[in-house]
Amino acid sequence: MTSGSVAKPLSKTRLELIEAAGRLSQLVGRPRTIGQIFGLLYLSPRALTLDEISELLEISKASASTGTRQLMALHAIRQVWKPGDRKDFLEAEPELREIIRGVYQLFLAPKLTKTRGRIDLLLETLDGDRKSGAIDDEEYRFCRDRLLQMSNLQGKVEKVLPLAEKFL
Amino acid sequence: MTSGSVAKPLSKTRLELIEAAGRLSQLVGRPRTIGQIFGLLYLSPRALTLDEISELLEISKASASTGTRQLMALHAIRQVWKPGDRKDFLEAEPELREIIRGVYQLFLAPKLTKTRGRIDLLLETLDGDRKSGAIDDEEYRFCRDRLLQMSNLQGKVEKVLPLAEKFL
DNA sequence: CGGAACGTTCAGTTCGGATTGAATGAATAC
DNA sequence: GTATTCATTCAATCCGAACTGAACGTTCCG
Repeated sequence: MTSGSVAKPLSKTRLELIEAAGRLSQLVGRPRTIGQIFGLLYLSPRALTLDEISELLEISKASASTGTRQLMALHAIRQVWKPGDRKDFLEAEPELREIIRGVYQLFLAPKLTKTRGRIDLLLETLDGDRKSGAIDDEEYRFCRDRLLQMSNLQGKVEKVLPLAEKFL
Repeated sequence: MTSGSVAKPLSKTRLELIEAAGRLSQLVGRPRTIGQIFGLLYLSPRALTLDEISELLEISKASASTGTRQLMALHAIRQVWKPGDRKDFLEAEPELREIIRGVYQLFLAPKLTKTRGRIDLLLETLDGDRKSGAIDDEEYRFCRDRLLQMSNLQGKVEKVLPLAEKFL
């Protein structure tokens, strides 16, 4: 005899947080489901299985799978092994600070160093543009100035962000 | 005798920055055009008209219009009036710091205070859930703890962000 | 051996938001 | 007044990413 099990419905509080987390998620350009899954788990007293997530959120198991894997990549949720059970149980990382740290280290920081390299490359491209006569001297100086401004800001951001994280 | 004018093609440098800015824009969940327009203007020695933007970026004038208005709402670009010309001329805000300030004040800060209110509301909803018997005491305490954690982090973020901005 | 219970992957569909062309409005020139 | 030249708005279209169902691989159990 198998499932068909309709799990206990979610409390109003959890439903509202799920909705808010979903909106926040797509506000920053991520799929809504990601936020919903995290919201669900963050207010869940016990770790949940893929099937439970899929059922409670009314999304396909495929979505639940991809969503949870993305969240795990950010260390926002983790797997919990219950002895004698083959299912994966998932729970939210309780320390929100850790999640922020993870997002920074795994996502932001690499992006920032890449950006630095890209700006330097643009400065070289600019020299090429001048030598090839694609731009006159006035435009050269103007662009160079702006690119240096970008470089300057980029460096400061790279220094301030890890510092700011400390203060959370 | 009207346009059909094909403007001077963009230098490689500007093309690359436009592309990068576009990607950055949609990375944070905004339309690519927004970033492209700003990238174009930021490396433009002179202010450009809507038609020029539309032509150089190969997008419709409608897109250029909505895009520039969004950027103006963030104070990332501004209008420049040339006497004797009815067209709007647009130029990028040169101070990148100002743009960050604008994004924070006009966009992030309101969102943060709203979030604070929303968390407080969730705490009330949680009390309601308990009184209505929707959740047992264990779940109540668990959820309450997590919501307080959120509230705590939210407060710190609200304090750290303006501080971090100072250091740029 | 099956076979059941998992999680994952992949091709197809769906859906939301960006983009567009055409209509509209506003301002100027004649 | 009418005609032009702008920017904006709106409905319709388009596009890409999120989501889905089905097929798959794997592991465990009998």
